[in-house]
Amino acid sequence: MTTDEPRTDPTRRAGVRQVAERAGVALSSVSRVLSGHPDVSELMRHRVLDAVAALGYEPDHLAQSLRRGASMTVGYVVGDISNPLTAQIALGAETALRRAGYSLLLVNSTSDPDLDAQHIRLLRQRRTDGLLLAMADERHAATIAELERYPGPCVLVDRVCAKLPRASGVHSDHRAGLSAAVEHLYRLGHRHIALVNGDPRVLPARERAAVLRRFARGVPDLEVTVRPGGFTAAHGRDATAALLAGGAGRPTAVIAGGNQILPGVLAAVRAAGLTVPTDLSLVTCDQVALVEFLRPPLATVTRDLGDLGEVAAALLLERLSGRARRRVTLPTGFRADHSCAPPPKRPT
Amino acid sequence: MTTDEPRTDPTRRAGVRQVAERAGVALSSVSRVLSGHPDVSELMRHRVLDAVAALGYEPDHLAQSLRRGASMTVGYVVGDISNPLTAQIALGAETALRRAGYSLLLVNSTSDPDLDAQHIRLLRQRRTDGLLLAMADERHAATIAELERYPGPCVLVDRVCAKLPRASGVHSDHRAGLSAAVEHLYRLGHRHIALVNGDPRVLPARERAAVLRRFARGVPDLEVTVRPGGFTAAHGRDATAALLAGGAGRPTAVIAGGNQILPGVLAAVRAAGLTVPTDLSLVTCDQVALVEFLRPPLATVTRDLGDLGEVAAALLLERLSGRARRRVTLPTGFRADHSCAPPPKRPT
DNA sequence: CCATTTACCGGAAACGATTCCAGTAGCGGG
DNA sequence: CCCGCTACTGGAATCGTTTCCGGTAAATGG
Repeated sequence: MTTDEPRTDPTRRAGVRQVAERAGVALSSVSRVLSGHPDVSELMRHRVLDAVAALGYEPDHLAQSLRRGASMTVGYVVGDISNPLTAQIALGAETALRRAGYSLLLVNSTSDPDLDAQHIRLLRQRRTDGLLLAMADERHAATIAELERYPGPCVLVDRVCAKLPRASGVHSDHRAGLSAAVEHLYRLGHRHIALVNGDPRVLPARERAAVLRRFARGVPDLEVTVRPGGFTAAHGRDATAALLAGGAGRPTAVIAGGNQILPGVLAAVRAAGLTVPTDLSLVTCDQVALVEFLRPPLATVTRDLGDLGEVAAALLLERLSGRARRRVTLPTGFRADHSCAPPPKRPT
Repeated sequence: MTTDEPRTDPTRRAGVRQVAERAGVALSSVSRVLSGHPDVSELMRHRVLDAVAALGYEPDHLAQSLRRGASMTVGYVVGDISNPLTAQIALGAETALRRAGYSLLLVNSTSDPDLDAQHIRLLRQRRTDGLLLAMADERHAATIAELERYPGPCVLVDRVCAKLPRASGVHSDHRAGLSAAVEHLYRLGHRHIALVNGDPRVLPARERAAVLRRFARGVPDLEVTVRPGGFTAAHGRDATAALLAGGAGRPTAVIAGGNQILPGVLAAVRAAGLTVPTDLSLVTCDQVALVEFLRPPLATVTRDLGDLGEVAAALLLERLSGRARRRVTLPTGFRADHSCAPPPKRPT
């Protein structure tokens, strides 16, 4: 027979209070048992645990967070989660963080720097313990300001920002892979290579542009064209169309500077009625589903995005456990394929 | 030097307490001003707002959640966020939810039903106000049990579960699009159509299989084969290889039952040395990047995944604002393309 | 001029946990 | 016999808010 408890609302879930009452001990003892404090007798442990089981007690994570001053939550600010690249990074990060007991609060900025800043502020108010960040503009003043006010550690993923010396960071070695690609094209005989690039406000685009420019300086007979713009199919299409309309001066090889840009490039190439690689060589950045089934299969600058996410999570966890900030660079590679061939003979 | 003044630690961020102190008013008044309570004089409003501005006060979302009993957070349990389909849904949902003031807690189950259940429990402890759920197995007992214990509203996305009458749901009308595809193939002359299907523990796979079986029953001279398995490229490859090895009895058209399966199907077709559509017609489910640039471009069962996410969010918001649960079905379409052609003549 | 409303404000009790601080009891040692 | 030590336990403060409740003063009405 259960003792009739005076005002124990059974619809409401049990708290430490109810557990204590039922076990006939103090609240503090319940808490001690549950948190594994050494000062508990075997008898106490059993009484409490029994009551916990009987009531189906579950701790309230919110109250714990408030009291302990740690929410066991990290924010992930991302430009566009629907981008498979971003999503792969997110997977790696979420898995690693969850393993360490953290949950991931995801916010999407639609690549709008102002939204980035707003989101950082939101995540501060939500008391996230740390931040993973792939901002849309590494130099955006409001974003940097909010980041400086953010009290917890922060990891930039595939981004760098000199004004944030406090932040850890992980990024791919974009130069290595793309350099290999350009070299490959040069060896095949290409003397005019174009890069349909993304937005230079972020690291990957700047690094890729830098590679082309460095080659242009170092190799006198190589002409390069860089077309910066947004990481969008529309930009890919328009920029490529413009390049291909260049008549005799047009490039013989085009590099798509990102998976979002690639479909646009392909569309423009198709619209121009050119065949790859006979009329034009093609390279893309970042392995994405189906790239290897295009005809011809596309040469690709590759990297492991799951790694990127995992390392980002690891760096954040390091800082959360008091260790120092770090910067990590991950390798990239280049997979040559049938989309690259010697350039067509120029009509002299 | 012991001052019994209330210790005002300047390193610590200001709370309502500090604001009240500085403005020379009571805590309750600060709260009233900030929450727009009618009982505030103009003078009070200004004094408080000035103090807020001076101290840079920001409310603590955690404490608010605890006190108000609403965390303004919803959980999203997902099999694999790195799947672009899932990611697109997530984008739609996050955008709609954020507009309504909610944040999204993302958890990944790697399509493991047990993890699904664990995650639901975690999200309950974290006091999320509601749940978006695309479970790995609609009939998994532990998952259903946890879901029944979950106190808030819940929306199944692209899933159904008869045992959960409380849940809202949104799913695509998978039958419509796939029926159109099968009809198209039949009209072209195909009499043996195979579906390399996903895991029948979830709605989309079951619906797709149902379409094939219904046709088989209704159209006597049509043979169908369904190969269920995981939503993986490996299954796509193996199942397709087995089908194509079937000699004279092999299907003349293959449908890839999901974007994850497609690369495997393509690999097997390529390995078998067959050309599409001369030797084999191909259809895939779900528009995904680059599908239209395959050679030949793939006929596709289409749907709008952003919509799916947005509607899921809308259904959840409805329930959160006290309205009744609802089930919504979204349309699918079929885009015929060059990957479908009449079957090769059979050697008689 | 008194009664009643109106408009506003402050105090204190929640929300559900953790943790510090005393206090009690048992026990061995000097 | 008393002291100090160990092993444990209960009470109360605290985290940062919201909200109920009672109270005061001015304004209104008759």
